[in-house]
Formats: sequence, C-alpha cells, structure tokens
Amino acid sequence: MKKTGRRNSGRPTITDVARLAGVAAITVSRALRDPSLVSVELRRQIEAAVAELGYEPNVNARALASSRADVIAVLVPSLTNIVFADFISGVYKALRGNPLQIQIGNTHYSPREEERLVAMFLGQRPSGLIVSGIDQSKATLKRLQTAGCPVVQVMEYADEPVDMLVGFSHFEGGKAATRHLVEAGYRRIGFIGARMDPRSQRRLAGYRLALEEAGLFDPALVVTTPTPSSVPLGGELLCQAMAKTPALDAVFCNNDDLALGVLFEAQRQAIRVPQALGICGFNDLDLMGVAHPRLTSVRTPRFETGHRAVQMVLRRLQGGAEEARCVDLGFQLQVRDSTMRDAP
Amino acid sequence: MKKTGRRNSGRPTITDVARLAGVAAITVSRALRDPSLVSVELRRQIEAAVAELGYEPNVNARALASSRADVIAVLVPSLTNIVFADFISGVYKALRGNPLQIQIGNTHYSPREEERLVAMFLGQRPSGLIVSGIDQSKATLKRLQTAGCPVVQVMEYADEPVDMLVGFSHFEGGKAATRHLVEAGYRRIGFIGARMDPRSQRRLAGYRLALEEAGLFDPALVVTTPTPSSVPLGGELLCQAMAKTPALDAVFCNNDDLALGVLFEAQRQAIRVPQALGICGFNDLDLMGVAHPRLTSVRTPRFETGHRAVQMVLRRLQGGAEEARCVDLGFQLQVRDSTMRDAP
DNA sequence: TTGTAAGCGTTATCAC
DNA sequence: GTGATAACGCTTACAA
Repeated sequence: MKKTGRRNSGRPTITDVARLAGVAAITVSRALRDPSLVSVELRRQIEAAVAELGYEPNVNARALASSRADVIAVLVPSLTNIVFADFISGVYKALRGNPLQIQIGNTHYSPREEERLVAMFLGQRPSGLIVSGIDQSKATLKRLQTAGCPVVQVMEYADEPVDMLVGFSHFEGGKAATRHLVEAGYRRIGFIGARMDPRSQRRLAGYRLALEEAGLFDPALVVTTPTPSSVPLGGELLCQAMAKTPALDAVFCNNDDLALGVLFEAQRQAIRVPQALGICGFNDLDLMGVAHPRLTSVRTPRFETGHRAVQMVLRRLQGGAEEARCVDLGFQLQVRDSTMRDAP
Repeated sequence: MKKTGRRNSGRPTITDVARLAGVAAITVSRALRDPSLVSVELRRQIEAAVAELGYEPNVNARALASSRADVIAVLVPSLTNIVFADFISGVYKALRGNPLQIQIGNTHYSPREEERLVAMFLGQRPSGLIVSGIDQSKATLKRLQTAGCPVVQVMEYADEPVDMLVGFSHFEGGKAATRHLVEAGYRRIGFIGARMDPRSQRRLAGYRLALEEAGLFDPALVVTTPTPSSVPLGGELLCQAMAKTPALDAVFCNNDDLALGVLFEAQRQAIRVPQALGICGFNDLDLMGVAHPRLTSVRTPRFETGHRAVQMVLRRLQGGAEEARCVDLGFQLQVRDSTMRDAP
C-alpha cells in the first residue's frame, strides 16, 4: 500500500520500488546508478519491481539531491544555420548510449541573450557546458570561469580558452581561400558576407591580409550586410559588388549559401563561371560538389567539432587523462570547377 | 550567517535571500513567482536581497516541489533537416519573453528512440510535449495519452490526435504537385524519394493517386531509397529513374534538396529544363525561387507550425478558451520555370 | 553489501 | 498578506 502524501504525484517513486523489492530506497538508487554496488540477488528483485511498476527516476529530484544534472548544455547562435545543425549532430552522436542529455540554447547571435542563457543553464548545474565562439561578454566569461563544470568553446581556434576549446581558425580559412583565388589568376577578388558575426569578421580579416600581401586589396571589393545569410541574398550581394567594381572577376563568399546564390545570379546574367567569374564558398556543404559547375569551398569540421567537444567534456568528467585543452581541427580547401580559370 | 549544511552547494538559496530581506522563504518564493501576492514594501526588500546575493532559483528544486518543470519538450526526427530546423525556429519565436525552456530530443527517425525519449522527457514532468508526426508506436501513444500535460503532434494533419495537432496533409501536397505536373502536359512523371519516412510515404501516396486518376501511373516511375536525403542523392536518383524509364519527362521530388540535385544533374547531362524535364520539389526553401531556372515546389508552413504548436500549449496552460484541437495550416503550390513546359 | 538519517532548495498546505 | 511546517523524490554521509 502506497503512502498517500498530500502532494504525491501519483507516479511510482523509488520508495515504491524499494517496498516492492523488499529493500531500502538507497539500495534501489545504487542498483539503478551502478548495479555492481548491489548483490546479484537484490539486483534482480529490484529490476523486477522497476519493470512491474513502470518506474522512471525523477530527474529533478535526482539533480536536486546530487547537485548535478545529467545534462550537457549547448549554446549555439542559430539552429537554422546548417553549420550549427551539423555541429549539434556531432554532439548527439558522441553522446549515444550515454545517459547524459543535451539541452540546447539558441543565442540568436546576441551576447546579451548568451549571457542570460549561460546564467540560466548554470542554474541547472549541468555536467558540462559547450558554447559557440570566443567572443563572450565579460560577464559571461566570468560566469564561465566559475561554472563548476567542464566548459568547451567551439568553432574557433584560440590560445587562451576559458577552459577547453575545439575548432579551427576562420582567419586562416579566409586567407587560404583568398590566396587560392589569387594563385588561380583572379585580380579583382570581392568579398561577399552576410550576418557578419565574429567568425565572418575573421574570415574577412584573412581575406584582407591575403589580398594586401598580393597588393590587390581595395575596400570597394568588400560587400557585407548584417542581414542573415540566404541563397537569394547571394545574388543580391553579387549585384552590389559588381556595381561597385564592374571589373570584378572573382568572389570569396562568407558561406556556401551565398556562393550558390552568386552562381545562380551569374547564370541568370550569363556570366561565365569560372572564366569571367571565380566563385569560392565556405563550409563545403555537399551540394558544392555537385553544383554545375562544381563549386570551390573550404571544408570545415562542423560535425567533428561537436563530436570532439562532447568527448572532451566526458573525458574530464571521467577524470581520465588530461588531453590537450585546445584542439585545432583545421579546414581543407576544396578546389573545384568554379575557380579553375584556365581549365579547358 | 549562513547555515553550513554538509551538502550545501555554496550558491545562495531562497533561504539566504529570505534572511537578508528579513522575511520567510515562502514570501520570497511568492514575490518571485507573482509579485502581486506580496506587499510593495517587502517586495522591494526582497528584490534588493536577490540582487545583492546574485540569487538564481534552483530549477531542480522548483520542479521537484511543484511537480512541474518550466520546460516544453520537443521531439523531432532530425535537426539537420532544414524542415525541422525551421520548425524549431518557430517554436523559439513563440516562446520569446516566456520563462519556459525548450528541451529538444532527436529521435533520428526511430520509433524506438522516440519511445525512449518520450519516457525520459515525461520523467521531467514538462509543461508541454510536442512530437513530430502521428506514427508513434503503441507504447508511445499510451504514454502520451497519460502524459499529464498538453501534447501537440505536428507536421501532419489527421482527425484524431492524441490531444492536439497542427500541420498539413502531405498526401494532399503530393497530390496537388503531381496534378500540376499532369496539367502542365508531362506524361512520364517520376517520383524520387529519399529517407521515405511516414510523411514521404504519404506524399508518394498522393502522387500515386493523382497519376492513377490520370491513367498515367506506372510502378517503374517510382524510385526511392531509405538513404537520408541530400543534394548529391538527387542526381543519383534521377539517373536511376531515367534508367528505368528512358522516356521520363518530369520528376516530383520528395523534397527540395533532391530537386536541386536533379537540376544539377540535368544541367550536367544537358537535359533542358523544363522542356525535356519538368522538376517539382517539396517545401519550397528560399533557394527554389532563385535557382536557374527557378524551381517549382510546394510551400509548407514549417515555421508557422512550430509557432502555433507552442501557442496551443501555452493557451492550454493558461486555461484560456479552448481552441480547435486540430489545425490545418495547409500548403501552397509555387509554380515556377521548372514546370512551365510551354513557356517561351 | 546494505541500511538509517539527514539534507538538497523549493513550494503546497494550512494557520494566523 | 505572511509565515511555520511538511512534503517533493532522490542521494550523500555515515554506520552497521
């Protein structure tokens, strides 16, 4: 017979299981968390009782008692941006078979919203926290430093992370893409960028350095907008860039969506790619390899970053061997038709 | 002086705030949840104490005591599929300014995984539960029926939801798209489908009915694969379809990614679109309107569905006027160049 | 290996 | 309007 406390929720509790199995509640608790702590015999009885009652542990009570939620909080600036969707896929993949949950927060590229979410998430005492980028506000950084759980900054590379970091250098990525365009023979190489979040800014910085090194930089070549990126926007920005620089002969795009939009617009205007216009994207979504013509891009380790970030958290939680605090997963320039100016 | 219980976590608690403000803990609790329950004077003292201590309520304790977590759980089959990313954007949008959190679960299109996640999420006693589709397993349905919170099934339309439902009919969408192709003058209309989850199956059923009505159906026209959808896959499936039906003159694609892949492959093979091959996609991503040629598609209310689903949950929680349990947001056929066979 | 007691931080209940 | 007290369901600390 079940104790009918006034506030009883009706669902079976660990006490119910204990009573049915003829043991103490704490024994059920142990059997559930680490079966090796309980004798085989009791374990069986407990398992039977759990099954019979359809018992599910109350995660809130568990978190309250242990001051530790079985949750890894993940903060991203966007969910519709495929980059972060891929990243999160990697996060889930690394967590398969693990009792930990993922709690996703969407900062909408707002440092203030990020600050709010970090505070809120830390209030849940998560087992780990993964945040995007390295451009947190001072208040956020302070909270992260005293988070009391493993913290991983992702999608960038830097030397001094709050705790751990995994990603790659957007600056180097932008530089490599631009150098490639220079080496391919283009001379009026534009930069097209949307949203212009910190990572885009660093790609732009890399672009600029590469052009300056080649003596080809001109501010008029840069066309950016705070508007969120999209395929249609790519076409619009190309038009703007061509208006500013009629002799434009190539564009390095902030991301692949813009690059695709540029390609469509070029086709519409009957501009020959890559002869009259070279196009280079960023991220290397799988469509880049099958577009017509195939589009050059910079392959970025999105999925791998999510996977690795979770591994870093898990390893820390398990107290295993300390691995590198900073991991550079690199990027890879994928040269394809759209920048092969001299090809047949 | 703070009570230093052995297990004290170090963070300020509601009791600390109460002591500093010179009131009882329950008064602080009231002031935080509904200031109108507390006198102006005490309210001010409490606010000051909260600010001074940097107090953040412990959500776990709150959920335990009230048997209610301020969380809406959302289950989707995929996060990389832009359809669900857009849907989730709508969810977040509808929740702005609300203290409720979102907890996302990814079922990876697996009914078993869905079952596990539903059980786990309900163990948190969420304020609401949103699940994708209407094809839950029997065990899942049973749990949903006794969830003890508002439940919304989304992305489909049906008459008998577990609780509430918002979406549109994929069957009708597939039928409308196919009828359009028939009316546009195409005669050997293929179906290309990837993943083939329940919603894709219903689109296929609509396609089939439309072709049967026109006396044009032939099983050889249907090419599907359980492989996840992608742009490259669209090209491959087109090749397969043309191998089975050399006279193929149009394709209705499961989604826009495949349609784009089909377009690229057609361009590669120098097949003229729309004259020699009509292409129709599904979802109407924004790239469809700027592709070259522009691609016909079926616009689906992804964002709106997420937004509405949350509104339905919120309205139920607030005990407001009961709105319709089933909401059909419909779809819209967007006819563009890729199916204008007779255009100049 | 198992159990007892106390506590995690908050809110429901009932009294004033 | 405010407060004392007892839950909420689980785990830590300590004992046997």
